[in-house]
Amino acid sequence: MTMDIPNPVLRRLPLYYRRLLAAVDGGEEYVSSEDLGLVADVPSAQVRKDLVFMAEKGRPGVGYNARNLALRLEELLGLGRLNDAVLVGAGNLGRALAVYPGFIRYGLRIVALFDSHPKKIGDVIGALEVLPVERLSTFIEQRRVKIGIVTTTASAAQEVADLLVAGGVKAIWNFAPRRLKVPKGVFVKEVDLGSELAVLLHSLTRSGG
Amino acid sequence: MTMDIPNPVLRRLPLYYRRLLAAVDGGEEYVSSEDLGLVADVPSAQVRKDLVFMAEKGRPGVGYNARNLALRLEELLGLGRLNDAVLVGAGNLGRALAVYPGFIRYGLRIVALFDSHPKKIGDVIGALEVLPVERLSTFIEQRRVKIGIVTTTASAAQEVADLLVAGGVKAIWNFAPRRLKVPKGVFVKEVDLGSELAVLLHSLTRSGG
DNA sequence: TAGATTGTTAATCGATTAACAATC
DNA sequence: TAGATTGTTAATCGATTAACAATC
Repeated sequence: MTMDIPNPVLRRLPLYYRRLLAAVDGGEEYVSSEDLGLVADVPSAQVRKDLVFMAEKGRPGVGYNARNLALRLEELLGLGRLNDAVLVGAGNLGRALAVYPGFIRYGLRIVALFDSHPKKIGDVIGALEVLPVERLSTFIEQRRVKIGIVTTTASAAQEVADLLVAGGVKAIWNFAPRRLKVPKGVFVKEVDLGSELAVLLHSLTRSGG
Repeated sequence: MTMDIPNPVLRRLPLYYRRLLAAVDGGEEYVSSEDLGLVADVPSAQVRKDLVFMAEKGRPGVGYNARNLALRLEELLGLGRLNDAVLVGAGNLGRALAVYPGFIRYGLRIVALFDSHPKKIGDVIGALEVLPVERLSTFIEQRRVKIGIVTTTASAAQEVADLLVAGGVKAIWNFAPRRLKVPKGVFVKEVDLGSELAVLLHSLTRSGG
């Protein structure tokens, strides 16, 4: 039923959403595709195409109703209900993500932390205690958790992914520098800081750094 | 002189690089484009196209010399020398990135931390003390720092970016949920966790979550 | 009405994939 | 030689941009 939305579009929608919230806050009733394009660095035509996926129509000569379009986006992006996630790997990055306040706003709630290192078990991070990774599969099965966040070392990542999949997780957000192998039907979103950094550093070598 | 490399290619190169290091470690002398493709989820033809940008040629029937290709990638990605960066915003994410050991490996060294919050000034994170943001511009000017990492709140991000640009920074890695406006000649790499998350959550609503 | 902005079609751009002769 | 894998060309795919009649 839900139309299939291309990834590039999906990634722009939260940017539009933020702009719309600001508009509502600022008392602007309508926002144009031109304005929305500014926050995503795309021309207005791209914005209008992106919004074809939305039920909300714009008004020619006026723009899009900020409040209504924001509500539609909340629906589509699933920001209404909180999606539970577990995080595995209570290192520095894991701790940072565990207490990151932004996630709640985007519909993600981390409900448990796991680590394999005995020294870390029992640590309290934010409101959560670090649990032993042995309890991972049982936990996500019982709580029907569908999202796993991997912030382990590269060497532990695949093993953890297997445990997540075994427990029934359907989407994995992988911050470890290693591609994960998962069965079909499980989605993996890789965030590879090394790849991002490569783009950044290369920009320097070209512009006379 | 350096050929202009498309971003998608640039992002795959670190993945190939990691695979090559593993090969060298494991005593494999040659690696095929097929093998390299596995780590980046692309067919072998894509890998061979990507490697056109490299000086290193493969041997038909054999593959690429792992050690040599790794060296070429180090050159191209600038992993040999360390690129100095400052980080602004000593919140949770900032602290995590400040002590993240992976950066050194990819050629990035964070040489100073800044924050505007008086309570945080003087905190020691890793080996670095948090400095007042008032000293940011002078610092990067004197040290000729070309890279800035922004992990502030959305509301402070643009102001910080302006300071970075004023001090002479040429590349900004932005983790704040707001697009930055910078003059031409300054490169911004946005890492928007909200956008990433949108893709992840949408995968769930489609596959029967 | 006049001015602004939409929704949509057509044109452009760039990246990915397939195929295969050349080469080790 | 036979088998494997390269470098490269051609075909495909998908996303972006431009243009404009329709609409408020």
